[in-house]
Amino acid sequence: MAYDPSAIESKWQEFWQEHETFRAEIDASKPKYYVLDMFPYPSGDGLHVGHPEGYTATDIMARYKRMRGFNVLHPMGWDAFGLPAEQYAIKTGTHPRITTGNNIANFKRQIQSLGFSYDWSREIDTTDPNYVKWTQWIFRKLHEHGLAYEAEVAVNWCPELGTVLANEEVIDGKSEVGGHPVVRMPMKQWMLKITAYADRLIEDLDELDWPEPIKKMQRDWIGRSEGANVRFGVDSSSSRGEDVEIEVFTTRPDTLFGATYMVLAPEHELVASITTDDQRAAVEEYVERSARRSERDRMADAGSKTGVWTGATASNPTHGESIPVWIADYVLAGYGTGAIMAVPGHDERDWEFAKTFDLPIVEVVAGGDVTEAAHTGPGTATNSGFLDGLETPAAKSKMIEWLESEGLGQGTVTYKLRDWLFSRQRYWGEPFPVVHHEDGRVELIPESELPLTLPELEDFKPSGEGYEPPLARVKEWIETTDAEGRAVLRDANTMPQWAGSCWYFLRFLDPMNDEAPWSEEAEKYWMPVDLYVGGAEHAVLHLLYSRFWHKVFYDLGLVSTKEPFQKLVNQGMILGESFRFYDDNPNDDASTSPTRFPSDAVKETAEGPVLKEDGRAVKARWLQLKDVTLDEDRNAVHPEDASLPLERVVEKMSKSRGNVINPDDVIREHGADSMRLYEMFIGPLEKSAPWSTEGIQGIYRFLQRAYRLFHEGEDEEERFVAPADGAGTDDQRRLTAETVSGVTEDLENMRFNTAISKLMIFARDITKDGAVPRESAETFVLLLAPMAPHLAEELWSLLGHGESLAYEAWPVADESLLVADTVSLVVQHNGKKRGEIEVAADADDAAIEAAALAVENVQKSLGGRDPKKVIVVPGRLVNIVG
RNA sequence: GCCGGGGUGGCGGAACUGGUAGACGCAGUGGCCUUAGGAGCCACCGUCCUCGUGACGUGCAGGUUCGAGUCCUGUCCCCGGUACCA
Repeated sequence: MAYDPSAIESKWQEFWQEHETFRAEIDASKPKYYVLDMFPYPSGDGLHVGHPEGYTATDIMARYKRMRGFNVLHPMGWDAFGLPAEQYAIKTGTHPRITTGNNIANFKRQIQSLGFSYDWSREIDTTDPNYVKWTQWIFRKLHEHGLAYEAEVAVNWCPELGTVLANEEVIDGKSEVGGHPVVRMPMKQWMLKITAYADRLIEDLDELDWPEPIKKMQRDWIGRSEGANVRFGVDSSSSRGEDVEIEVFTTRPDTLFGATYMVLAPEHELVASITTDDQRAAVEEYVERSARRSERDRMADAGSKTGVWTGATASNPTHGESIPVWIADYVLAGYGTGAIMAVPGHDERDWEFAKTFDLPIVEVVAGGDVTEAAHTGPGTATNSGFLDGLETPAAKSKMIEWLESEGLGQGTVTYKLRDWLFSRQRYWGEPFPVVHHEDGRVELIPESELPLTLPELEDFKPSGEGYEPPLARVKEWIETTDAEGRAVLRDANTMPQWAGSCWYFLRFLDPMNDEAPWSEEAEKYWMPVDLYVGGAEHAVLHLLYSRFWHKVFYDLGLVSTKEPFQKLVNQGMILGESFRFYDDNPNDDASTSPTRFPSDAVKETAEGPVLKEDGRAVKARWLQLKDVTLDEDRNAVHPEDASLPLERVVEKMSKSRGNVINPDDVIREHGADSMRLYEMFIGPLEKSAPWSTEGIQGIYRFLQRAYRLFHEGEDEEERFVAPADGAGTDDQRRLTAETVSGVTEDLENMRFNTAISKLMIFARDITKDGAVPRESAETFVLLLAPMAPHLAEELWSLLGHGESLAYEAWPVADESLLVADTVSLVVQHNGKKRGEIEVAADADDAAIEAAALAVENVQKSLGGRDPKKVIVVPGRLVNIVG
């Protein structure tokens, strides 16, 4: 019971801080290693056990690489702008700066209590004016290079709350807070031209050491598709003699002969002008209905197609036949040209639409049966005039050639990716460093006036007048003058939270720089980030936005690498465990005594859980492991009713489930080293796994055992015992070498769980034949150091070293000890194990074969037959076939 | 639906390129130590039986192979993402 993590851990945390052990400086004589965590938003709830999982992994790598002679940059900071602090301000009047400051202090305390080796001198906070200054400086650069522009874009305006809401604050077309109606309103907004980088954002993924699924998600999000734009002339009878053309985008120009009708998005600008008088009422009703329908509604009946004929027809340019022009909400206004040519024979959606409205279906690609289903795959062109007989790829290019020569269209590339909506109607964000002139001109404010800071507010409630951001109310801030003394207005929008997180990894290189966002020297030395660890929820947006900015910086000569993050690892989620049952008191009525039901008596419905038996509404209840009773079969049952089985559920930690684990509690009880080790031990980093309150016991026992390798006696009698001099017995030397080799390989591959199990085996077996020899003891302490740094430092100092082990050289295994003189081989007959033999490591196949055939069981199994074949797998086994 | 990940003991998980399935840990069982043990140490711990250097066993059904958790075909289930992208 002598191992006392709390004393050891605070001692070493103070030591590291006092000695600035982890301060990183540029040192050209050493290779660098930049290991980065996705910095957190410091929420009011504090750290949960999920955060430290990634942080522990990066810390182990940072400490390991230091011992391997790398100059390691390992910083931490705060992504501190964000909605929760502003919402809290609206509710309580507390300035977001105060809330943010408190939350940062709490996060920092918690993170530091885990003993991570961050260089705290580089701590940054995206809300700090010295940081905001450079975020605004970057916006100036983007604007100067034509990558920032203003456009009218719809926002979620909630008249009741008098504020603009983020998509995530809108649920089912109503505000998350209060359930008030939300309408889409156009508003002038800042946009960033990320689409200009679409191709490079796809291409450069190839060079990155990222998980394939993440790369794929990015490629799909950008959604490059090659095809053609084709112009269809609207028949003059329906366009009142005017020359009206509808341009469509298609990825299958080869199917143009099979276009039997066209569809416009209800929002398409030509809808009103081409609609004929007798169809006008129906079209207008449909347009209005689509506009009213929420995203959710549209999604709900994605299977069934709706639409209305506009009364107009257009001419299919290939054969000149008239085809009807419809409107339907399965065509999206925002993708391609907002209009399609419908080829029902070869597109599933068009096929369904044609079936619904009895439109003609023509086969133009052989290989399917278009009367049964759309044939969407490739095939030979048919019924297609000059394309007949061509395979799909050839038909595509021939059609594009024809369209271009006839002036009817051209080959083109379309992306799903849209430009990035970069303004928010919020207070707690970076103000835009621009002024608006009366004549509508926009001017950047001079660099010397940065940072442009937020005005102080007394009241953070939205103005409620018009759909204006809170800053619009602050007349004395909004109304200002330019250098020539003309009256101008500041921009009332602020930047999104992404702005700060798009470039923070560059500021870490040189956080105190007043002259530039970062110095060329620091950038050249430290970039790119060698290892970036964070949650998969940022797979697309954060990583895509930062890559975009980084490419802009690259083009401007501000950085030397095309990509910011060389290797990316997504950590899994730490899940919570709880035990579920139901009761028939869905309204939490305290006066009734509810009946409890097991999970298998309940089914989920759209309205919530109900009893299978009679459909009564019930409500789920959760119990924690410590509160449940285990019956004799070790099944969890309700503590007050042993006949009620409980369902074990493992899911995301959340307050409502009561399954949240607070790191402070874990550290108090078992120490930071146990917490670190446990998070690494429960499974591979990339995988999600449940936190188990018992499981950490095993880790704690292991650390105690490690401590006891160096101590004897109990309580007051306890004292340090120096290890025996020398290298110990052959077995001890071999075990030590094997541990070094195994742990090293595991750490290189970030397989922390198996590295820990190897250390456990060492601690269990090293004293099997005598006291721990000094060489093994020191090696073990060094191997333990990246993962359990506090205990390792303590033991290292007890072993008589005056300095921190943070920069000690990583142990090297004595290779000669890793090769055994004899090996034990499994002997199989027809693939079934029949015995084992011990042979010299360098025995030849003939000798091995003879030894294997001599095994009594093998002979018995062979039953006198001669073996047909003998397979010898060196170092593994012998398989006798016959 | 589509895309991605995954199904191995009571539980978390090991098993590198096909080569002894279940390392390590939790929980459990037995023993030792002890005034006591919620400490520590040792042993056992997939299923079945005829208790053996026995049979079966990695979601399910097939296949390839001397040999399959690992490769192939089909199929079921779970988790995550996404939502008619022409």
